[in-house]
Amino acid sequence: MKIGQLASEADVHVETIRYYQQLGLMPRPERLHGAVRRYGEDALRRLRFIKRAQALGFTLDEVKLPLQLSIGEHCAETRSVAEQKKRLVAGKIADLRAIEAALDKLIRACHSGRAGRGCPIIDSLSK
Amino acid sequence: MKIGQLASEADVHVETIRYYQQLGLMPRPERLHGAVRRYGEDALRRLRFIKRAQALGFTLDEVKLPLQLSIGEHCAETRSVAEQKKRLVAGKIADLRAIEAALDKLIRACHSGRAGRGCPIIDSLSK
DNA sequence: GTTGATTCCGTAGTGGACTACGGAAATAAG
DNA sequence: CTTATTTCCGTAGTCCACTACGGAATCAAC
Repeated sequence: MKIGQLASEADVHVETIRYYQQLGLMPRPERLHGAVRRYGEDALRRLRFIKRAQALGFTLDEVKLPLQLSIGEHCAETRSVAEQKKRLVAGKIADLRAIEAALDKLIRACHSGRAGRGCPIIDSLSK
Repeated sequence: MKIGQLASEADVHVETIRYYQQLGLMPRPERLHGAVRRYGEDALRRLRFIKRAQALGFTLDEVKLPLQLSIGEHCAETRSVAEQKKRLVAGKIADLRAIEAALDKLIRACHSGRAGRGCPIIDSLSK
């Protein structure tokens, strides 16, 4: 696989892979007799791992750790990070729920708004 | 009120107010006979409005609009933005729920993990 | 009137994850 | 063999909302 194919298989841009190589997240395989670099299935798995972890709210820095440690070791550490992330996600959900409720109130206020005076949305946010 | 007091009343840093002035979000009152600029209650209300709107997920650019239009007008526009934001927030909540579930699965997999083979977290993210 | 805090203002830096640019070499298609 | 696409690589720019820096003027306290 060349980098372009790897990228499209994992649904990322070529530049993203290069960027990950810079960060040490992705390997930069040797190029045999001055040719183009070739990537295998393991590179694809690695790339997908990064993307999945990222979708779960891990930063690239956080993904780095389990990738650098020999795979399979340090599972406990990884798990504790996952647990920590879960709490963080739960917190974000709570925040967003509050925001949703506030927006709802705003929108309802506006529907029942009497004309003439200020916009109830602006009013209620200024108090 | 001088800028420092304004800042502490609204619980923001002085630099933030200056930054908002640069963006045209906050006024920069005249300074009378070469003195320090003074701010009134309206400035405080405006600042609070910005902060509240921001907490509801509006970008500074989005707050700009209702502030530039004479307050009280264009309520319908503001409301439609609010409704749009609400949909966005609902979407984010759904995403986070999915993430939460995935993290849960990961953590459970790890608790019941049989040793020897790869870490179930890494395994399940690589597939 | 001197010390020390605050204000003023512009410009530059931060973080996180890219995205863009540009020129040279390698490869693929016709 | 020529043309067009890819790859390679480093460096620089983007976005958003700040945050930091630095030097001069102004103000408050003693």
